[in-house]
Amino acid sequence: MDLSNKEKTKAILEEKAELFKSIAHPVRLCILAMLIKENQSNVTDIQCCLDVPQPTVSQHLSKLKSAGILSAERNGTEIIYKIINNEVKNIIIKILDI
Amino acid sequence: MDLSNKEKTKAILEEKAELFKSIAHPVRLCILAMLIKENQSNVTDIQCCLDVPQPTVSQHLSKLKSAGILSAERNGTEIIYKIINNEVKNIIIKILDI
DNA sequence: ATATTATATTATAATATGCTAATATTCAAA
DNA sequence: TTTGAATATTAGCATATTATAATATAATAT
Repeated sequence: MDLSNKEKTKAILEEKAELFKSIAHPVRLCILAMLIKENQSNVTDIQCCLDVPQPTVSQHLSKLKSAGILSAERNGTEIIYKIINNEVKNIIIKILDI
Repeated sequence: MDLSNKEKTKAILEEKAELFKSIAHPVRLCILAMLIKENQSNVTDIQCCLDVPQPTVSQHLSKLKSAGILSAERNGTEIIYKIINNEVKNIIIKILDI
């Protein structure tokens, strides 16, 4: 897997574009803003603060998780989400002026 | 136009999501990276460094411009593009490690 | 006037994204 | 061991995004 510089660059750009895509949605930005303020939260609390149906919240959380932005840890019946990507966290803090 | 806090927040989140969407593409990230390095450039030079057809470059430039990220200034037959949104510029610098 | 260079626009087709509705899973408590 | 609470998954549809191909515009030079 010895990529040339051009291919390396292309791969990096695609990876970073994916990262931006995964935060480029108002609901996902709102989830991230809440997780920054509260440090962590479960799905029910996130949903309350959001005014969208539960399956929709779960779908957005799933997208953020598979992008490597959130971690999920089960605690009984609830699942606790946290931000694990500090680069993304800092970008959100800056752009939303939190 | 007296928006409630909730509506204001929603509007801000939608606006910022749009901003992220407009940079969330490998070609557009590449254009921005080049403009950061070179400070400014025309379409032909951007295309050379990119390996995509000219109309595609123009379309992406157009998207970045209407998002308020780039300015365009005609100079004879060529058009010079520059980054005018410093928030975006700093985000790209940080995330692409330029 | 015409040709050339640089750039933009449009239409179309393929793909990706997001919402909704319905259903499934997982855990804990009774 | 069934019930309820919390969360996830799936399918289907509507909309948005992207690339391609063809064409158009704008400015300069001949």
